[in-house]
Amino acid sequence: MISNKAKYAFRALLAIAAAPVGEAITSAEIARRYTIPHKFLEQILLDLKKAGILDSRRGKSGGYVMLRPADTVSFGEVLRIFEGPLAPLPCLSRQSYRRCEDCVSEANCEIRREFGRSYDASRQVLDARTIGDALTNTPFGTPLPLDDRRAG
Amino acid sequence: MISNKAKYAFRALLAIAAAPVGEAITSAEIARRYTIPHKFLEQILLDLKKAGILDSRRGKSGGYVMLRPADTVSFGEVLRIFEGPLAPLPCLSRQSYRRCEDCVSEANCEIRREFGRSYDASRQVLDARTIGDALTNTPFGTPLPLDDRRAG
DNA sequence: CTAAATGCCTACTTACAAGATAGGGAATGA
DNA sequence: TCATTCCCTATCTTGTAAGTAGGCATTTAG
Repeated sequence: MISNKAKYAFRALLAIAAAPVGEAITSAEIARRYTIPHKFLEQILLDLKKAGILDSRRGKSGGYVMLRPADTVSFGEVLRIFEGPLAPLPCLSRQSYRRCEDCVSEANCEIRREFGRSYDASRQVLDARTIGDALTNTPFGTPLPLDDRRAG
Repeated sequence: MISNKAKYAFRALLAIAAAPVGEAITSAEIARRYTIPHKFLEQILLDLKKAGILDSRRGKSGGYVMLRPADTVSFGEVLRIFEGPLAPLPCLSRQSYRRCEDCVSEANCEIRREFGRSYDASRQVLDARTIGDALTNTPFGTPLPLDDRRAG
């Protein structure tokens, strides 16, 4: 199961990306719409801003807007911000590889091999599908700019 | 990341399944071979026994053997024993479905739709590949008896 | 100019689960 | 009969999720 934090982040991103261009959405509005604890959501939006995904304006008529286009923000990228590496085993993560402590031979590890298959399959979806796709029903398979095809 | 508990379970199952037929492997032997805390491993093996996957003999020359053939025990089944539902969202689990609390419309939920894709992809691997496959390098795609194609 | 609205930042709390550790009971076979 | 093995339950420690809380900083409408 993904964390509430991540799920709230997706709710927020989808709401912000769906807004008319240039129109900022406040954290209070999102919190109200999805019954998310407001202060908790604020932290999440802040994380998304620090990650370079959102931009914000303060004061009256402030709020959040997309910094990058929604179709360059993949589900995998967002998930990694809040959950860390998505790999089922440390030895399968490309971003933060770590050898398993009880590992005898990585090359011959059946567990690694089988979970590698599974991880590949799910990563292929998560890193390919974007917030923009999700909103516009872009058919699955549409390629992404290379920069956004990172692994975790 | 999967839990240590689950990983240890796979180590143990693979070791037991790889042993000559009828030959029991002790928990101590597995613990030693993979540097797994012995008492911790005992609990895990007990869980696998209660799940009907392993059988055991006590006393001298005791140990564990497979109760069911290794090629009927899928990675997904084992994982569910130790991790609970594998679904990334409660509303995607077939075994223990739960509506998301912040859900407005399940049918129109973009998060559910996208994670559904990803989950399908990984489940297809985890529920198809078995301990037996992993040991014998059975090519991916070999079908399983229907009983073992359960979802979580 | 100022006050309300909004985002920004940090500290804290609470509940639960992972990952063991510990101790002993029960069966088995040499 | 006793060493060996599995069986069962309780306890501990640590970390993290999920949220609460309080206040500062910035912007802009009035």
